[in-house]
Amino acid sequence: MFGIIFANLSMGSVLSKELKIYEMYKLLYETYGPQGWWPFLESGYDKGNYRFSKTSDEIFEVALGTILTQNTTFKSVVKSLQNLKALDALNPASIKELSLESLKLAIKPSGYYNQKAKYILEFISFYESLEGSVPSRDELLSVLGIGEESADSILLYGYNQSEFEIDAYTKRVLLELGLIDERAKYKEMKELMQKSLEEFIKDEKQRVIVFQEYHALIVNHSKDFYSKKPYGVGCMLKERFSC
DNA sequence: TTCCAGGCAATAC
DNA sequence: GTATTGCATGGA
Repeated sequence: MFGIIFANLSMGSVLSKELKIYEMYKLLYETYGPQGWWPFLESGYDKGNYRFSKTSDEIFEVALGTILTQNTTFKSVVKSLQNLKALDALNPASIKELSLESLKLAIKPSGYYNQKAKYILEFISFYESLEGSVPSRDELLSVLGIGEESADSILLYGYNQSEFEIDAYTKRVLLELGLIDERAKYKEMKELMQKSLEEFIKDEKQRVIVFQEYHALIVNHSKDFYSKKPYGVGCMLKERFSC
């Protein structure tokens, strides 16, 4: 059985797109291990130990981190989250009590602090209106500052919904491997990832875990191989699975 | 100095 | 609906 798989791996072009995407995940996971992204600060997230019940504040932290992370390095986001934690303001009510200037100062390391402060306050208002219920994707998208990727990030990591998150790195990888063309939109890439993984992973919870890890693994891998042009130089995925 | 980072909204065709 | 631009700090 392994022999067959390895024989196929050495000939990326004979694998279906769907199988490639599944095999890519396995290789990334074997290489880098579990990433365990969220929640980050609170409750000391235990990598590889998946909890499907998050507290309201943990879900909020995911959303907060998601907004802060937009077009910024995660390292900068950690600083901002730590600043907020030092103000004891990692929850909606406490953030609302901060002055606007204090909020901006706390999140300044993450950049775009004027916009993001506004986005955070908009999200808090929305989040409180939910009263604990799970928002739909469209409801999330209606919030200022929440686009497609952020909506999926909040649903996937905050609410453990099976929504795959696509980011700029994912597109670069898929493009470099010939799995999509340049014009591919978010929806098309998302469906490709989801449908491919649905073929091989039938268990819903397992799939959520894989979606969470897969996106994180792509980001982790891409920091090394898809940040500077030309993209994909030395990328093991490209070597094994490229068309 | 220049380039890039775990995007998004507003605006212009 | 597609393309362009502003948003901003911090690190390589």
